Amino acid sequence: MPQHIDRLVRKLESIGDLGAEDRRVIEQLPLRLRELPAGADAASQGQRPSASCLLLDGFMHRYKVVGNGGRQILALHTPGDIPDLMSVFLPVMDHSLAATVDCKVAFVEHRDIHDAIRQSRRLGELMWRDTLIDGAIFREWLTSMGRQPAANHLAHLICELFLRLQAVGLAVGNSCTLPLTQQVIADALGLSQVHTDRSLQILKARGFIEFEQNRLTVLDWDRMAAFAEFDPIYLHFKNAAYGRPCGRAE
Amino acid sequence: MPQHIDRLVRKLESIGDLGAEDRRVIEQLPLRLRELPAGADAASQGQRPSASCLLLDGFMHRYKVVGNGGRQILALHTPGDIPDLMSVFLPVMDHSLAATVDCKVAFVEHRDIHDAIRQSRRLGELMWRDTLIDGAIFREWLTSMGRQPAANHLAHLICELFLRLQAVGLAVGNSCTLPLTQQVIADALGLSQVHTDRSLQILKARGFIEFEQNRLTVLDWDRMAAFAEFDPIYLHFKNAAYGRPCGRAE
DNA sequence: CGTATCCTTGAAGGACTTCAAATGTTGTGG
DNA sequence: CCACAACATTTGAAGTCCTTCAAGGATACG
Repeated sequence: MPQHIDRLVRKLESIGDLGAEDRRVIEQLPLRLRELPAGADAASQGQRPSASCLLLDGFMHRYKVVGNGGRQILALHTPGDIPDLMSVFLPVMDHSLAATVDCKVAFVEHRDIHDAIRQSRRLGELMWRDTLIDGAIFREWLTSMGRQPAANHLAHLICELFLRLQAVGLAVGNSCTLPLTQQVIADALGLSQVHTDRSLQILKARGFIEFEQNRLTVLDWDRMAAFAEFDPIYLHFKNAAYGRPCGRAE
Repeated sequence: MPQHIDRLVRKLESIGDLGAEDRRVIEQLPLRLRELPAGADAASQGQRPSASCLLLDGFMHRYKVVGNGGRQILALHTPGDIPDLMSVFLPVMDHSLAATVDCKVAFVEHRDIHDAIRQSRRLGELMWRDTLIDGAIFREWLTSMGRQPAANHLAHLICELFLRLQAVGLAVGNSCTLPLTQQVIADALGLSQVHTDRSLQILKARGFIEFEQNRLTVLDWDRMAAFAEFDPIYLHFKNAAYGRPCGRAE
């Protein structure tokens, strides 16, 4: 199997089942490989892209900009994701997609995605399911943003990112690479960078996490998940084996 | 055409095209008609419903409850919507669906929806598109919630609801029935009821709206839309004719 | 080694919450 | 048609969480 497609297959298999035939259809998708420098847009609000973007390596985010210059980050994406899959059926982008750090991506023409869906009903349904999970994550973010204090909301985001990275094999034991600045996290949480810093300090002081040099280590999953009121049901993983990456810190 | 299905057809035609054949498939969907009293759940978090709920008359909302007893409303639904369409491919409900006021609904078995999608590719794609627009609305709410002050956020919600009601023929001129209490609006905005009241007063004082006895009248769409930074692109209507229901108040 | 970026800290101010009570509205039975 | 109960809205006042502004300290990179 081509190395590039491996993460996509792994991602899809974390949320549903693929047959040999479906995998073959995926492997035959024509890809346009690209490198995106940090900060570059892969798609911009108002555009009508003819292709979607498969993230192979790095982190991406989707965002909107508001009148006063503020930025709201809507989603954070990990390798294996197709962040703008929705543009296959929603041709006009209502937000932008950007590389959070230097990224490797592959563009897939909408035409080819249509063909793939036509060849494999199951693959089409799995892609639909993927976009539905995308929506489920928005709902969870809305809830945390509307009804949770900053530190709990931050803890919730960290729980989610850790599980999603684990699902595609990017978490080793209780730690993972997480190259997000406080400003990026702040824009995802709807907070200021200053308050994000203070919230991070709370999580560190409580012994939930270490987070330095872009490396996140979860020291006490259970207490952090309780603090965040984190329930992974909304990620709709195929097997609920995820959700307990490590025990208490000794 | 059966009266019940009319609003669904109208809703779908506001976001895409239906052929005669697609309409026939819709009309033949077996429906279980029900009346739901205000406050009743049509589906609850954790459940695995075997049917989805088509709203025929009234208002519904989707929500999550958090630990301290707070409620976050994730979406407000108008007649013609299938609020839990996603449960066709996400079998476990990650949130609850309830009647905001007394409602008429029709339950449609997932099995029958699957059959309909198999009979009409176009209908399947339109339903996928509908769930994608559902997600687009979450993104917009996330942005307003994270980066807009309360009054602007409230104005944004009112703009959205008015256009969506207009799209299914439930707004006459510049006014519509909107039977939402301040508590419901507050839970949708992530605010307290008290602050929601004060924000409503701002919109009234500025001459943007009247809102009394469950009747909303838009007095100055242009200034309110500007205040809210409202751009209807995210609703992905088929024709962009919507978005200007009335001129300035004289 | 200097520059740019990111993180940390303090202090003042603002937006929103909570609590509590008064006022208004709706529906129901006498 | 009035009285009453239940519910919804309005108002005031005190307190909290978060923001903004501003400056200093780290860390990375050419």
